[in-house]
Amino acid sequence: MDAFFASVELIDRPHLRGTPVIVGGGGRSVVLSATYEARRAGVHAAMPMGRARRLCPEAVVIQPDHDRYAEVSRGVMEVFRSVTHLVEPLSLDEAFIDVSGAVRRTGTPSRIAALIRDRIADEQRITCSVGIATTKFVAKLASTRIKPDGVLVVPRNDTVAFLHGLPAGALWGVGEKTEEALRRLGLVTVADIAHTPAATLRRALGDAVGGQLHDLSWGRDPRPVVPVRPEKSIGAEETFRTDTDDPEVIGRELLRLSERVAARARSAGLIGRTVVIRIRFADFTTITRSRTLPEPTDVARVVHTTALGLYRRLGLDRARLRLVGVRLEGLTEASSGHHQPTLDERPAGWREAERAVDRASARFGPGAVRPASLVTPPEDRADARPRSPADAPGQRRTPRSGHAYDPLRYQGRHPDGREWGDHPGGIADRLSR
DNA sequence: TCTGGGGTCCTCATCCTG
DNA sequence: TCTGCAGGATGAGGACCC
Repeated sequence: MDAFFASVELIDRPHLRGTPVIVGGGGRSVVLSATYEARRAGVHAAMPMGRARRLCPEAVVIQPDHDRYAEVSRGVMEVFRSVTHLVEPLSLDEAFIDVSGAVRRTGTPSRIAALIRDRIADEQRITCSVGIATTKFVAKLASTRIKPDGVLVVPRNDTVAFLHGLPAGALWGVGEKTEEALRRLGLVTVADIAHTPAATLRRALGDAVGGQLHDLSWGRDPRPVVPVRPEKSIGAEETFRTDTDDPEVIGRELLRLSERVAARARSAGLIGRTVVIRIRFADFTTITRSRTLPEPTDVARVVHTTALGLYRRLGLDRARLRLVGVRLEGLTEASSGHHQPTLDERPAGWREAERAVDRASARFGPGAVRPASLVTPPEDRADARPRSPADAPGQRRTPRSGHAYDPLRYQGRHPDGREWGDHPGGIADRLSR
């Protein structure tokens, strides 16, 4: 899709067509998408919002609506799958489609591209660009070259000529750092890379990257289109509105992220063995710490305890943090997990409590039941005006519920509006009732 | 000017085990 | 019992992608 998020926003705002529009959040966020009019002013994805606003002050800024993008994405993917089941989504707005088996039934690849573009324009009211080639990598490059709203066919015999005219940075896997390393070797175009011995590239860039770049520079890319790729990790991270050194705020954030990660794992039917925390300091340096558990889990309580342990082991002495993140790796199917019970284990523990919370959330909405330490009283919510400097976002806040940072307590909201607090042992039972 | 959030893959060091 | 070695697991960091 072309400028996907921005294009989706313009569906319901036709009066903004032809004008610069930027999709992005406030505060310390970055540009998620921008119309081509905004791009002409130098705005691009991943650019800090502050800078984007300065570059293009006349642009209309729209807050992202991910549910809406996911909905349009589903429609787009359905169009792809009506051609063939060999569709490999790369993100919400992009996919590889292996049409080799659909040619006899539907027509040439160009005909299929036209069909797809027409249907997406009709049904979703957005435009897209299509690259057609004999490998995934060249098809992707072709679609990028022809954006917006175009089709580019790179026949097999023209592949090398097409590639060799491109800058080195066009190759998949060549970012800022690798481009600089290549420049130091005097390699600035794909042709330069192609005519460098693979062994030289391997020495300079490592076995995997060096070998791959050499292959790609000659159009060799044996990767097939794989419709379903199993998830390798699930994570959540968030940047504080202002940097913080308050261990209580950080602990609560780790809890919130652990809850989110574990809930997603449970809903995907996955369990993970390695818990990774990510810490970004005020100066933007970033570290990770991880621990592999004796057995995989999807229990927020376990993820959080592990994450908190990793954080505490760092012994940060009031260092100011910009971001914290939690990730669960080494995922396997929950149904394949063999749990080793212990002699002192309770019949209903955290897993049951959290599954009950999942059911409550499904019934009464997300956040209907959550750890008491994460309950934000109305006057502390983001939409409330700060009453004093101490209430400023990102500063230490003690929930009014009276529970200082205590992940053991859960707090629920009864459908009639009453609130109650509880410990995990009773929560599953109470919710079941 | 001040840098998000979701991921994957690769490399290297270290430790453990047979 | 000790030593050397190979290979796997783990942990950390970095680069890259959308």
